[in-house]
Amino acid sequence: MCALTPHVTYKLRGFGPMECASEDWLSDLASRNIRTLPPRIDLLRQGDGTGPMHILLDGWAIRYKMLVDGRRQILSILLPGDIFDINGFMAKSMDHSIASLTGVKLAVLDKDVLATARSDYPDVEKLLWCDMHVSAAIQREWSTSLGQRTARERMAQLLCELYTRQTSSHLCEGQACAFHLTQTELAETLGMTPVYVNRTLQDLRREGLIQLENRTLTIHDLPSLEQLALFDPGYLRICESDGGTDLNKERADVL
Amino acid sequence: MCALTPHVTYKLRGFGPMECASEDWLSDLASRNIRTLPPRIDLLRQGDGTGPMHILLDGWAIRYKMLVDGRRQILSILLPGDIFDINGFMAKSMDHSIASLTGVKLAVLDKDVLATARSDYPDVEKLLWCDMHVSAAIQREWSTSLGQRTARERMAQLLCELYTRQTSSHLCEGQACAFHLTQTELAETLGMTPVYVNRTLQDLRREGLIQLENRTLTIHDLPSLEQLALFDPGYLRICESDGGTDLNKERADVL
DNA sequence: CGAAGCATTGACCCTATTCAATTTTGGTGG
DNA sequence: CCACCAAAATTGAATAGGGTCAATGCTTCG
Repeated sequence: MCALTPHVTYKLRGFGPMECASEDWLSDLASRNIRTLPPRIDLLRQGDGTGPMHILLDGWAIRYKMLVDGRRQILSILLPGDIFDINGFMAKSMDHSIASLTGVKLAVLDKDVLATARSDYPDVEKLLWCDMHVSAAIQREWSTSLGQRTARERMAQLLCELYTRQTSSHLCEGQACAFHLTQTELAETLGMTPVYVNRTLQDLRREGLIQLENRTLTIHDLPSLEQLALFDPGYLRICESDGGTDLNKERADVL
Repeated sequence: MCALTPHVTYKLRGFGPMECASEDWLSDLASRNIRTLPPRIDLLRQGDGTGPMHILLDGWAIRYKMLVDGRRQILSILLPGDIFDINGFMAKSMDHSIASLTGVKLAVLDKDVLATARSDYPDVEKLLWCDMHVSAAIQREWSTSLGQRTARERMAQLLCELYTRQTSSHLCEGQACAFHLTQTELAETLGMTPVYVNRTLQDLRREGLIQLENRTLTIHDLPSLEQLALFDPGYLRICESDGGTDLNKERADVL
């Protein structure tokens, strides 16, 4: 019945209105096949065939990819309410893996959810699309981070993003939110070494910007952190009515 | 009528069979609104509202994102046959820009192509999905590159990818293919400085692996280059019958 | 033919890595 | 409840990969 926890609903509603009937339908679907899994195991694996759509109801997970020599890049952080593998079955195999960080509660949905949503619950179809677009935008922002930002900036950007995303899902309490990455995992996310992650975090702490302990992140000075990160939350909002920042020069007005 | 150039068709067919009727339909649609545009202008801009679907019929383009202070990251290289903004109108605004590198020929398609394809030309719908999945996989591979590979490895990986993608579309002649990025653009793609791009390229040339001049890339020793790049082309083939490399340890067999 | 953009080179420097050791934390069993 | 162990965090010192700055040569194209 009530498979969708409140923050999952908050997250989805962030993309637009959802009818009660739609929410009930989705909630019912999600409740039919729920998996509870322990921390730090692979949920889906690089090379496997693709599968159904998943909703992460509770806990944190990651998407990652490994090079043949064992180096690992974390590609996304999946938070409660995040959806993955929408329409994944259209591909034949996974190019990456998904793993739990904490214990997780996972709804495994039928592969025809999208088709049913399309015909019967258009508001749900739209929410699924939005989630997919935002995920892609986050991926692009991370690429930009890895390519252009310094280590300090990347760290600040990631903290801003995770805080902002959790705020949108009503997962924060004041300036504090959960934070379930170890320093080694932070390193694999930010393309740096664990040692340097440690030093960077200490700098940010020493400067009074953040606190990070007991799997809790507290942001003491969000404006300064955002400025340091060159953080423009526009990419998290491309599916809301208002867009990002405009920073352009010339234009093909032909189009 | 024959708006789809042969290599565009080759590329799409790479994802699976396409009926003649479907190809005719798509070709006809594409021919209705074709834009020919000069090199190095923005086609779509960060902050703009979203628009219709596009097929790049001819020429090279890039997807890029800028930080507020002007640093630029190139996120994708769009080659002839590449499709972008499938379903883009579901989002409200662009978080990135698209620009031409060479002169380009661009088909601008109606936003309901996907819907029509779904009902009348399912094989086309599948091809569109496949293109989207492969684009996402490429994006993930690039993130992995930026985070984990050294400068040399990143360079080698990019060259392997562009050569392989062009080969799939029958755009190569033997060991040679087109290459329309300046060293500065390579730098913006690989997250390094133009100076170091130059030095890295010279190393690869000196070692007899490649040649790069007159907008032409020649790969003299593909196996060595692939090995240096840790290149596993699986991510380009997730929509074909055969998957990537398996490199796993333990598994949540619960699922 | 001139100018602007692109490629190339050298010298110096700094950000982030490497390696290695130590401390702290968290979880487990006795 | 404490002892123990493994994983995570922290610290220091040395170093390398890649960045910065600045100058020069080479193309391309109007």
